[in-house]
Formats: sequence, C-alpha cells, structure tokens
Amino acid sequence: MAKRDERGERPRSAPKAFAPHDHDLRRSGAMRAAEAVCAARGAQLTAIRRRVLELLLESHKPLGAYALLERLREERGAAQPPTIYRALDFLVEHGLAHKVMRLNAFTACSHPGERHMPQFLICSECERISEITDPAVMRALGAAAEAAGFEAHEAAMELLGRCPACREAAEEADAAAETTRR
Amino acid sequence: MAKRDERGERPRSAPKAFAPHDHDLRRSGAMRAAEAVCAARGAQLTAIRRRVLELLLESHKPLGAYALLERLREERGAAQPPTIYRALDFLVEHGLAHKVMRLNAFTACSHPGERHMPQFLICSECERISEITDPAVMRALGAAAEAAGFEAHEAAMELLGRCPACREAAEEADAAAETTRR
DNA sequence: AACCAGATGTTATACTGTTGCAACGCGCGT
DNA sequence: ACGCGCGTTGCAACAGTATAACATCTGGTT
Repeated sequence: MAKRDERGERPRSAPKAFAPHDHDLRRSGAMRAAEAVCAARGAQLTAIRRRVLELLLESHKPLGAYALLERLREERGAAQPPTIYRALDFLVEHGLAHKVMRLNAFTACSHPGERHMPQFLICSECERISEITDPAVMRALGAAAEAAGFEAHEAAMELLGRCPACREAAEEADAAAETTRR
Repeated sequence: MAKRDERGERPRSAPKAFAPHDHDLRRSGAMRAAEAVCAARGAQLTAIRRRVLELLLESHKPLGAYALLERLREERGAAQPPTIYRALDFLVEHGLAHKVMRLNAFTACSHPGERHMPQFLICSECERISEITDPAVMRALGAAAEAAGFEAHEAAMELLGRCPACREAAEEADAAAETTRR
C-alpha cells in the first residue's frame, strides 16, 4: 500500500517548507549560529538557555512553556515556571526563538540573528509548523501599514491549514474510499 | 500649543485605518449586519451574544474575556467565565468578532460575514487597533502558502507598532524638546 | 405530556504567565 | 582580599486566561 511516489499529482515548486531535516545537524548548526549571535550582542548563552534552545530545535513541533519545563525537570532539579519563561524571553528577544501565538507555544527560529518578519504555516492536523519568510508578503504588509500611517515594529503572521504531508494522506484516504465505493 | 494642523508633515494617503468613528452609528449598522449574518446561517443571536457584540463595538480597544465578563455582571447576575467564552466562541465562529492573539483580547469584526484574512495594526502605545484587509497581502500570503504546498484555511496577522496619532504625538514631543534645547 | 436540541447556569479546575525578593557567581577596580 | 555591581538563577506565591463536566432551562416537535 501507499506507493504514491509514482503519481506525481501535485507538481508544486519544491516545498522546502515542511521538508524533514536531520535534528543533529540542524541543532549543531543552529547552536553555532546562536553562539555567534550572542557573542556579537554581548549576550550570555547560559546552560539553561542553551538547553531550552536545544529542546526547541530537537522538537518537530512547537513546545509550550510547561512542556519545556517538564523536560528541564528531568535533567535538573525542580525548576519553576519563571526559569523557563526567562529563558524563553531571552531567546525570543535575541531572535533565536519565536512564540507561536496561536498555540501558546515556542519554536526555534529558522533564521537566527537575521531581522525578519516570519510567517508560520501551522498544520492543524499534525501540529507541525514551518517558518517561511516571503519577501513579497513582507513588502505587501509593509506597504499596507505605511498606507495606514502605521509605523510597524514587529509582525506575527500565522496561517492555519494543512501541510503537504497531511494533504497527501487525506487525498489517499479519499482515493481509497472512492475505490471501495465503486 | 499644538497647532500642527498647519504643518501638514506627513502627506500620506488618507488613513482610514485609525480614523475615529461614531459608536452609535457603527453599532447600529454592525448589529444589523450581525443579525443578517445570523439569519442567513440559521444561528441565534441571543441576548447575551448580542450584548457582548455591542460591548465590543462600543469599545475602541480590544477587550479581554474577563473585562467583558465584568461589564456583563453589571447588567446581569453573576455570570461565570464559560458564559462569556461561549458568547465569544459564537461570535468568532460566525465571523462577527476576532481574537487578537497578541493581546488575549477580542474585537468586533469590521467586515462581518465576509470571508477575509484580516490584518491587525496594534498600537503598542495607546492599545488601539485597526483591522485592515489588504488584497496584496492576502495574495502574497496565499501564493507563499501555495508554493510551500500548504493548504491555508485561516490566517492571523498582527502588526505591532505605532498608530498615526501616537506618531504625531511623539513627533511633537520631539519637536518641543528640540526647540527648548536650542 | 414526553422529547429533543440548543442555550445558559454552576462548580471546579487546568493551563499560561508574572511579581517580588533572596541568593549566587563573576568580573572588576581598589 | 575585599567590596561592589550586575546579570543570572532559585523560590514562593499569585494573577490572568480558558476549559471540562454536569445541571437546568426554554422553545419547538411529536
């Protein structure tokens, strides 16, 4: 079952967005980037902050503060909420992580250090998330704000929908249902 | 003091976005629209729901669930959280209100009934908010999602920054400081 | 009347985030 | 070494946001 590779149904531009990734590689690269960012800013990437960032990088889903707290507790003594929130504040402030408002959860930034207005694609089926930064969106939004006389400092953009994998899964299910019905 | 009308410093395209509005007019029109939407959908705009929507329409700022709850309590007996959350769920579900994630607060929709991907301009100084729906933003975001193979159902876009009024106020303050310094 | 569905009432609780203060560590200048 | 400042962490309590679960009511239907 499930040999859909041959079908080639949706010839879209290669979706890097939800592409799988090697967590070890991703993490080591991202951690080096984070160190560089902190060094450049004179900020301290302490043990706790580093560990929280690692946890975010390892996860394929955004993590809530209390989920992170639990994991921290497995490694260190009984940490309290402020511990995790402070670490998260630090990471967000320095552009190493983002808060996903829709989920009250946090995710590691894909472009640490760069100034950007990220757009998040949130799959409501598998809860996976993808961070993209489309220049056209940024331009359009900047222009719209400017037209309203609004001075934009920061933006949060979150799309809810279905990721490529869940779309394919749904299509397969549909196809199967279709077949049996005949 | 403050006769800046003559200056004409920022010749932008007329900012409808944060323009003041007549609350009575706005409300009566919006309530009629809400009734029409509910009638068309076979949904009941009950007393509580109607009152919550009115409260949102009367406010120039988004209101938190518990703020709404307090106001409801002044009029009805001791209402409980679920009461207000249910009303808000209803209003959001039928496109009569939006939740502003950034503020954990709710605001009446400016285009009730229409299917849209609203963008919110949130002033971090005065907390006022403006809902715009820029077609170029929608197009760009839709295209970006499509390119990622993502099937978008819903979008939330929130810009944080400074509204026209607060910008002018700040410019005035700057100008005043400049003057005295000389 | 018996019944159903949707709306509301009620109680308790879960989840998310913050305040305030004490203590620790570490570099730094004297 | 000493004291000092400053950023980080520990800790206890609490504030704010949201939901679960179950009871009750109301209006329309059979």
